[in-house]
Amino acid sequence: MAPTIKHVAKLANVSVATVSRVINQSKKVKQATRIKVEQAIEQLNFTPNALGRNLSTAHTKSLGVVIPSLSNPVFADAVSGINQQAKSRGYTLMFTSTDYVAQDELQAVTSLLAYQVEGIILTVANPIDNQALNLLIKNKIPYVLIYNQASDAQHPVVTIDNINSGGGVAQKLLDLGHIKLAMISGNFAASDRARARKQGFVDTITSAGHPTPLIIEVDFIEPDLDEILPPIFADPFTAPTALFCSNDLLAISVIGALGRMGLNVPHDISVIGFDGIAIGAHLHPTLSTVIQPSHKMGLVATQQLLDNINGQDYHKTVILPHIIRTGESAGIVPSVQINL
Amino acid sequence: MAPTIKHVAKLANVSVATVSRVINQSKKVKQATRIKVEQAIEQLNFTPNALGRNLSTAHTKSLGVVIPSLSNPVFADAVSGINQQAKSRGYTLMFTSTDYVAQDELQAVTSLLAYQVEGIILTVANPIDNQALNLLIKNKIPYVLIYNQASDAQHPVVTIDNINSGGGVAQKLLDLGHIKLAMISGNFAASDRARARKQGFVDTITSAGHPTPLIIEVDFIEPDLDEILPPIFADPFTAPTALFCSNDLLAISVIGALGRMGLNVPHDISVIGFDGIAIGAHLHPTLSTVIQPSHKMGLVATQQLLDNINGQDYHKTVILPHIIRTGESAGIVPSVQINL
DNA sequence: ATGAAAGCGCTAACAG
DNA sequence: CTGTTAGCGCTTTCAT
Repeated sequence: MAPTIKHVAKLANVSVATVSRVINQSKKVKQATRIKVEQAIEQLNFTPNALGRNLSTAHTKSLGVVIPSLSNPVFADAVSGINQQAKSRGYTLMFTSTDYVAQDELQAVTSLLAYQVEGIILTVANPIDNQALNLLIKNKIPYVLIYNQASDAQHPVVTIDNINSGGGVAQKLLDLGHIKLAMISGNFAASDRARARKQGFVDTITSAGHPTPLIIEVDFIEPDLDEILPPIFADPFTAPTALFCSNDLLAISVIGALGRMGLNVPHDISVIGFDGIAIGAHLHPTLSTVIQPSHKMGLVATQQLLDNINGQDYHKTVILPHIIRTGESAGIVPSVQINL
Repeated sequence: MAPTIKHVAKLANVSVATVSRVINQSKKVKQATRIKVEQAIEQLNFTPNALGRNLSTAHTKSLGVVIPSLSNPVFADAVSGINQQAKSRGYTLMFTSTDYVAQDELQAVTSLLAYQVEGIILTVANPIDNQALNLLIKNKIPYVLIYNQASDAQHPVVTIDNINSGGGVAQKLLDLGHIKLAMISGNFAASDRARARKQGFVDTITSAGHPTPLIIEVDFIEPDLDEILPPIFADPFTAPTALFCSNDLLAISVIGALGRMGLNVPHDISVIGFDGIAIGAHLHPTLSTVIQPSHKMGLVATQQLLDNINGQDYHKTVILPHIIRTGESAGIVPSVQINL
């Protein structure tokens, strides 16, 4: 049995209250007794049981994290930022990934609540009328969304402007002379940001008077691109000359699949991704993409959350700036190139 | 104030014991009372407080995870496997990354112990005489190492054979005709597996009668390769023709830096990485590397740990198979190529 | 400065 | 089948 505060008290010949005071650095303990207690603690190799403390104080110094996947560096980087900030403020993290299963969100949050986390940072499939979020609200547990689209300021969120950035991608492609555009995305149902990016992308294109781009929806986990892509490029007259991918991981796979189809990027077709994962800059061709500040997003979200928890001022909505990185994977439209 | 078991009991006109029985699916409750209680629970929107239960049962259903970094997909994948297995067994995860700061290991484990996790999965800088590990042993907390070198079966570990795989890389390079070899690695002090890989690499080379390869140690977080690499290739007579990188992320950066130096991989120099991160297969050139089954490692480690916790049989040491992937980044030695 | 005791939310004998 | 009660380990008044 692990030693408890009682064992320490007995060994040091003091009351448990005094031991508690020593543990909690209370100033109101005589130097002599403090030393006595510290020696007993040392001797018994005593570590305070946080459960007892937490139950007593109703204050766990822990935060929950719920994200769709760790396999995407974008989320891993955010968790890294969360970890850094939480650690520096003395908070512990309880972590779950849902693997893009929306139903798991509720279960994850329920579990986190049972463990009495003081707040939760999450990315959900869809914040609108979301069960997990409703539960959080009902229980008055502070939370902040990351990555999710900022919807009507309904929820505290730290994110980027997905609509605007999707539009930026479209504009960039149009500027390069592309007209036959397409977007390929993970399940829209599993990602409100993908939907927002699509919206910005499509709106910008149609506003410019061009036809609505082709939208291709694929599975988040294992898209079978070798099956999906060829038909799209079967007819050279309708085949898109540029492809916007809803995330970098997908873009990288797409470039690979196009290669297997004999299509060269960017010579035959341009590809732009989204996320700005570090590795994109090392690829060949280097990946054109929208960089979101993932690490910072996690960091800022944690700051906001902790400020909220501690009753300090915080911003309900934080939109971090994104950067469109011009890589080699997006170039001028093939026909124009030929005319040069 | 969140409702407690007492509130539910009062509303349902039963004792707290009965409520507890309902919550815990005990069969010994009459159908009628069960329904009464469930309605009260529903009505009050009651969620059991795990702290109370945990304190009472001395059983938290939670596991700790301590890894060096989430920025490396290798660890993210392992955590993904851990998460999957833990979730399916009803365990919650408490997570910390140390960012390669060895001193943080002890602090992380101490904190996890305070929260009474039932077991811990970790990757440490050096398992030999490791403070965090000693603490775990002293407190009799089950744990299992992942990635770490299996050292004298001192610690339960799920890993690959780093020495053998390092040797495999050397052999492959020798087979390709390379003789002037070098290894570039993150701080050896922060990674026992890097040391093991080096050992296998060096031993195989010297055993084959070749000179000891050049060993270059760089920072794990931000190696300044543009500074470090050029001098090594200044003299074409001593410059290595093949480079073994201790991990894929490093290998990718190295290939980038070599490119900026005007050196082409694999034409001018071969590069082999280590880890087998998914993206390596999509690079150009595709990355030659040693694939470790990261997801599975996390999965198996969690299985082992839970089996241990639940008093079932488990294997103290599990060596998972690795695969050397032949990618385009490693080719035959330049001089040989010229002679063709 | 220190101790006694109540209580945090829940479980687990033990009765009945 | 259900209720009573004694903790689990710790904090926190309230006395002393």
